[in-house]
Amino acid sequence: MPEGPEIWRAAARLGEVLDDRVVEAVEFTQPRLHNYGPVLSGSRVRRVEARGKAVVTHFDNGLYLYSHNQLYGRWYVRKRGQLPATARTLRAALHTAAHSALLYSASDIEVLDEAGLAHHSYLARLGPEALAQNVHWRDIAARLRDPAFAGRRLSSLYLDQHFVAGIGNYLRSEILFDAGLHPARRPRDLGRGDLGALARSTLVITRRSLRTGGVTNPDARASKLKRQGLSYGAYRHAVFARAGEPCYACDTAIRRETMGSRRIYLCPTCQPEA
DNA sequence: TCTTTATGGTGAG
DNA sequence: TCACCCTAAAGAT
Repeated sequence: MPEGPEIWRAAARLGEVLDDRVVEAVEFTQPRLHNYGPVLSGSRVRRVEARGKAVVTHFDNGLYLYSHNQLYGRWYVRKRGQLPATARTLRAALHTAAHSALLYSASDIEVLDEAGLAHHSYLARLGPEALAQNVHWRDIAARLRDPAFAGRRLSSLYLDQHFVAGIGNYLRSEILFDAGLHPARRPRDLGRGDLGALARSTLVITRRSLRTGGVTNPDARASKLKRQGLSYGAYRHAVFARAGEPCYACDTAIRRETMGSRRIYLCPTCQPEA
């Protein structure tokens, strides 16, 4: 399940077994990709990279495997020849001497050359990576002040991969709650303090999710809720998917709304409209 | 068995 | 903003 943190974790796991290894066999199950199997077989993987919510695998023969999981794709890593117990549809398989990297369900798969990678419609549009080490919260603040973005609602900005790459629907809700900002607000109407808080929350929440495996609640709160016996699904987020439940900060019932054709969750007290 | 939802994305108007 | 694409799983009937 794929926002930036999930994709980065998947790419890191793939890198552990594919980086610098020869892929002895490569298979694609979609007829339009059949011919690429033999083309990639025998090449060596240079590295596996997450870009936004896509995974790009670099081969030493100048080709790249692009895959986007959308809502449903999933990578598995197994010992070579072993398959996960799943009813999903296998779409791509990369076999090294020791391991198999298996992509299920995803339909957005492409094999690209250098030029194809450089001009790819999704990749070319990505803004700065929220999870990249060299991105500072001041970079995000500058992005928020950019006239191209400053007039738009936060609800729209935080789903736009050109604004910041790697953020999706749960991070949108969690970041805006953490910053105490209503999703209908616009950067140009925010003061210096709010802008700074939002920029920091953008990186803090996204990076926390990467570190924890999807938990956006602060560590102390998450542990406390866990000790109370709540399941992973119930303790991981502050507002996302918690409609009707009490806000951890003020007890107000969390509200669920639809913005940009996606569900968004917010605390009407902690995130006032203006 | 049918319908809806989902942590995503595109293109037309 | 909306219709639509994609696949899997949950929910409704």
